[in-house]
Amino acid sequence: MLQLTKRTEYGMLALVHMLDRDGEYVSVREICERYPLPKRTVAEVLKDLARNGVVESQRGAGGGYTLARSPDEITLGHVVSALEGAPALTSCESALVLKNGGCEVQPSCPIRSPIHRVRERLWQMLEHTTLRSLVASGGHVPLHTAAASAPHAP
Amino acid sequence: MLQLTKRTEYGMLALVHMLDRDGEYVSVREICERYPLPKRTVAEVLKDLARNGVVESQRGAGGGYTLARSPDEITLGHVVSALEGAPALTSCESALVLKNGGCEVQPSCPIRSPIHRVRERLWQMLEHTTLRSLVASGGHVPLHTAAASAPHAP
DNA sequence: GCAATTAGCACAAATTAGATGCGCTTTGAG
DNA sequence: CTCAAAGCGCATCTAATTTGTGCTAATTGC
Ligand code: SF4
Ligand code: SF4
Repeated sequence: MLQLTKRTEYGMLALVHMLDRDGEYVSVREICERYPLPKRTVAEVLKDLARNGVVESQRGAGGGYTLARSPDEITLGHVVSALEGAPALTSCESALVLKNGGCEVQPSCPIRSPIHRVRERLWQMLEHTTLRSLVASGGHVPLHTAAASAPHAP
Repeated sequence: MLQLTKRTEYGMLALVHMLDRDGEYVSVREICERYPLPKRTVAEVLKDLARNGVVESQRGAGGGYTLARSPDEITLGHVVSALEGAPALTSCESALVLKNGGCEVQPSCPIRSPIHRVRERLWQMLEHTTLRSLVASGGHVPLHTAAASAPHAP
């Protein structure tokens, strides 16, 4: 299906929150207090992002995750790539099919190369969608502003 | 996942074959003789394409399917839309989630609107990829030429 | 009449994604 | 030094989605 996974969504939300908390380490708990997401799954997602160098982790009390790079350098492409693997529009581009001997049609496939080009462009779109451009273009209200109406403020 | 379904692939292959057989009715059997695809599933796919007006069907002996419109008017977008439903990058755009009460995050979602724009552009890409542009830009060898036992294009 | 071929609907099998269980390691606070 | 907060790793279970079949009916040309 032509749809992002929930994991990717969780990842983006987490990253946005980290951007709000500029530079500080934020815990999974904190993220899930802000957004109603399944804690454990978000934790798995963050781990994957850490493994892929999108975020940095700090263990122990007071630890958590923080952006490993500038919000201008982190792109939707990085997140998708880290959480779903490189996008492969056709089956023959996905590693899964290759293990099963590959596609039977491939030798005479008329759509393969053209669809590769489509994927190429899609990929470029994702790579050009930076984390900053996300928050900049949306109706996003930064944390402290929102927290003004919230009961607790550290 | 950011990937086209096999059904979409089957559909595109079938359409390309129909384009080759310009105007004639081609049966599912014939398509599966040309490409090694699961016959019954391809049949289901073609039925869906017919319901959505992408191809025309003719029942009975000598019947089959043929393009319902010009190859310039049939797009990847049509096929995807007919076989996978309109692409919904985020969960909140998909009808499935709406039935379950929608997304909890939505009221304060910072990524919703920006990602909608990404989907918009993706959708445009698909709509601008016509069937003709597919065969025109690939290394596709039309049917009769290939049947003339030419292992390589000149 | 008969064989070829699509239509319709349901269902089982396979694959993928989502969510948890559980124990271990690290680290700052007290 | 102790302890609670956090992350790490891996296995596993469940739910959702996709893919492939079964079966029967309706058409159509010869
Ligand atoms: S070779 Fe063609 S048919 Fe086979 S997976 Fe690739 S695109 Fe699809
Ligand atoms: S509202 Fe935000 S979090 Fe919820 S589904 Fe839409 S994009 Fe994802």
